[in-house]
Amino acid sequence: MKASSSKHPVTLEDCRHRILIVDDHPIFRKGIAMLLEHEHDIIICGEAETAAEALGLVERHEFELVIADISLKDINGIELVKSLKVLKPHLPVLVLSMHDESLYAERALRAGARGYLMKQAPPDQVVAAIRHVLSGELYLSAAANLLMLNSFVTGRDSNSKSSVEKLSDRELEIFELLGQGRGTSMIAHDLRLSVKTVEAHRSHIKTKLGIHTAPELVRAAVEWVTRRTGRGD
Amino acid sequence: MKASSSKHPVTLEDCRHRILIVDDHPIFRKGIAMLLEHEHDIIICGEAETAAEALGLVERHEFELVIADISLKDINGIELVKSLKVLKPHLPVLVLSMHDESLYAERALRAGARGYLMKQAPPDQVVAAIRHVLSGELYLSAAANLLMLNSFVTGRDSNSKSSVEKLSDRELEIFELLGQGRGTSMIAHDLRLSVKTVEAHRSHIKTKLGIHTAPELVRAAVEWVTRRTGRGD
DNA sequence: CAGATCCCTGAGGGTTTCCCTGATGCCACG
DNA sequence: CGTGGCATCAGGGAAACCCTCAGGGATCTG
Repeated sequence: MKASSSKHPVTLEDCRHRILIVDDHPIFRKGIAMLLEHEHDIIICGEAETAAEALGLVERHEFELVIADISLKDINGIELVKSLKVLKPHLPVLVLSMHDESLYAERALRAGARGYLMKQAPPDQVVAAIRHVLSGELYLSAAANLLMLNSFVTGRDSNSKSSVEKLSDRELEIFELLGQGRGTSMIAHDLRLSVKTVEAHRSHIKTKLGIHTAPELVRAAVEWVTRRTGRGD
Repeated sequence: MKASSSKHPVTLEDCRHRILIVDDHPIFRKGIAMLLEHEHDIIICGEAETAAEALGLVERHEFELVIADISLKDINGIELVKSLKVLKPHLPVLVLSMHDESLYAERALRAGARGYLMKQAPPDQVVAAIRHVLSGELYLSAAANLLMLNSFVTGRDSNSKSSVEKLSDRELEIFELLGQGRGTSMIAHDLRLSVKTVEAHRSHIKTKLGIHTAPELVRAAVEWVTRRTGRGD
């Protein structure tokens, strides 16, 4: 719970767009700050490392935009977007993720985000995205745009790409935790769910992925996670 | 020391520590830059998105420190460290990764890095790490330090990750099957053993590997198997 | 608008696995 | 001959697994 301060002057905020950054990497938050240093009509007046922290800040202060990462410590960034939508339906959220667009862009928008951008994006694109979202527009990177169009053309969201994409948000979240070696009761505790619910999700995941046994499920999850975060070993 | 005849446009570099940043996230590079903005004896005079780019820059210019990420587009950051060691054996490298220390810290140091730090680390720790490495010292985060000590204490020369080698033949056999997603009863059937025996072996494996839960065991097994079969490291 | 479908959340209850505590031979080492 | 690691199992209580079912909510569809 860090205060909404830093070295930023918080006095003249009336005329500036107030932004909250949610990311568990301090250096990355610094990067965003530097990016917006010379945008004098924009001010970063809040930083949060976890979703819980972010929700607390949003409750107590007024922001015009939230920039959120997908990978947070406590809960999934997608879930954070949903929670924010409940708390402040009109507060726009720009999702910045280091992951590929293909998996999370659509989920983020469905959850209520107003934009999706990869962290690999060049700085001017990031600024552009922020301005777009601030002005009420939607922002998607070129790649994400293409994907959206594709899923419009081909049919509904039922694109059968890697079959992991058939998982619902909740299922994917649990799948990731499984891949990190978390047990059922651990996951239930993390997500504040009943063990029974987690079991049900596991069962659904197995069905969707065509897996028949528990160890196979864990194996699939571990391999998926290491492949996604790996990118090298 | 090579000849200092580089025709660099920067004028005041003689008295400052010249740093090269290698990371495929522009915003993250900005973050580092902002972090060092007020460290007047340090100057960032190079940025690279890929390992190839970084090697090119190192060949053409003189740096006193390279800050490198693990996850790059073209090759692994560890490989970059090795290549840098060949090119400039005395150029220190600080590895900054978003991954847990346990996975890469040891590999990074083995490859010749002079420090390892997670991106989650607070800014002052990052600055401290940079200064340590610049002054010729090694820098490890507390967690990484602990891991190193552990691997010194437990296994002498062989790395602690290969404490898999402490497993007996039978245990290793079962460990491999676990890594293929086989369940306890399946393994018992495969090996024509009692389920109880397999359970005993599992228990012993957990003890030897310092693992406390069943899902963690499966995860370790899966990762070990995929690493063995994936590429011979 | 009514129905269908999916998602999220859980309960009930039977089966399996997990995990700890032994216990039995076997074999090697000092 | 004792000690200790290895491989093989049993018992039993706790936990996880797995299937079925079900209500409430959101979304799509005719």
